[in-house]
Amino acid sequence: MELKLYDTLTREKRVFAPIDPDRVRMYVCGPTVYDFAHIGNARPVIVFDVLFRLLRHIYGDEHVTYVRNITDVDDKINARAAERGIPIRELTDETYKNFQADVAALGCLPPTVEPRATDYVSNPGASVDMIRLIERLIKNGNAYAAEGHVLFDVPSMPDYGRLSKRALDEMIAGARVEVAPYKRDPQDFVLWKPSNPSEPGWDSPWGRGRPGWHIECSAMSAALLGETFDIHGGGIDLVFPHHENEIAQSRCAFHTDVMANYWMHNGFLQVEGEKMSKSLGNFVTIRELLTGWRGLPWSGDAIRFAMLTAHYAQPIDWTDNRLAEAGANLHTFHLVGAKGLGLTDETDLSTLPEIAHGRPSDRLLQTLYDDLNTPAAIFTHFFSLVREADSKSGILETPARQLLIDCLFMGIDPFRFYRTQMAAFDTHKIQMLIDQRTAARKAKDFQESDRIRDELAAMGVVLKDSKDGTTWAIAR
RNA sequence: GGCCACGUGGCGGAGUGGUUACGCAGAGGACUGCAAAUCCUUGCACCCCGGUUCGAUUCCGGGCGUGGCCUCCA
Repeated sequence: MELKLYDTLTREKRVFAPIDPDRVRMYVCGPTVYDFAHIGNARPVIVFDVLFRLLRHIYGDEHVTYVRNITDVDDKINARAAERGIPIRELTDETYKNFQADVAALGCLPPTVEPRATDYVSNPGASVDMIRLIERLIKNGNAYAAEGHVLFDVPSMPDYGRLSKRALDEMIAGARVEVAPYKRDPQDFVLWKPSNPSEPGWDSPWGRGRPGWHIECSAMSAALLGETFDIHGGGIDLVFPHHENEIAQSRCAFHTDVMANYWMHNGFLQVEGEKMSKSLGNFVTIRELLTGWRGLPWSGDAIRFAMLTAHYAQPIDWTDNRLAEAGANLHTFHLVGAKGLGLTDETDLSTLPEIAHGRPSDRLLQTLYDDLNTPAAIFTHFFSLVREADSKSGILETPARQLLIDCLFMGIDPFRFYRTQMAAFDTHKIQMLIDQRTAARKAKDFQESDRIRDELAAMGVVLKDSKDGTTWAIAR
């Protein structure tokens, strides 16, 4: 079995081979920390977490370095801090902490390193920082200083545009690039720009200023992973200009042929068929989903499950229906696991080593090795285990155990789903109502028993009557 | 206009050169006081036109359609 990944640069699915077989290096563009992360931000975090887990399985936990940066210098941040009347650092610290808590709830492992951009503007302890990188680019003839700015000289790089397959002249035709008087060429982009006294700034050879929008990733990836590394990931919207410019900066600074060997991009997310935007009122944050969305808090496992039912490179339409289906399916998986292994509903799977550290099935690995085919893993593989587990004599232990192992391997925990989702329910009150309904039914007061059933339904509870009594479940 | 991706049953979404994935919804039945609950059964598909082939939903070409990017958005 070989891991194959689609590479945006070469437009082909290739067998993955790390440059250094002993150390796999991956860099993924992280959040700009000025507000709660939305569900679109969650996608790359979840997708590359699955890849991180898979790489750790193949190469060993200690042999994979995953860097996800934190952008904590940005004009949006400055504006938001001013708006709220708080120091920039307070805003970025608070937002960063919220982000970490949110993605942890989504079952994402912390990356190996989460560097902050402000720590790498000037960093004598690192092999390279932004200011030194810009100096190299000027020295190499790929950048020039003008009016307190430093700009990357795009025409100085003959094969600029390979990632997004844009020829230089085509982009000029686009003509929507900002035309500043200090630019030699309209498509030159900013590496450094001056700051006024109210803006954050660092001393540099070009005066007090702050870095441009792309240089941080070139500096931090080089400092933490090296001049050339294995995988660079992010959202597809970053292909141009962000990643194109990163490539230009890094390759010209270090005189390398490639910046990363595999460029992976997740598709865009829409909400209920429309582009997510604040003006359309369909903006969904991770925090809102976790704390209460349409009257019900959602487990991070359900959100993660829903996200992985689409292939990472495909566009995904984020709908309430998709989330509800994910919840219903996790409910099934929980039931199969609990019955098959004789576990109580509230069992913490992380305390069961044979589950938490069990061997993922070859079928799951084979599916994920094919460019992270998570929808096939869920719809084909997981459900086939559910069917295997379902026998006339009850739920079979072996496939039920494998289902839980394989779910956990993908960072999805049906039991954690059950626990966190169940926390939203007042179980005592529900049981009391069920008892009242049972009594009413015995007394043939069906009007009352139906009223209670409706009341429970309004709470998101469905009843299951059987000869042995009534149980309940989370409504779909 | 340029670049890219994608078009599978009511919806979501895999997969395959010839043998109905799966989930939800729908239909029928069982159970039930009744049920939206539970259980069983079940109907429904591969955008269009060419080509390659014994045979294409699957490969190739063209067309049409949808979406994304080209604006410091993941």
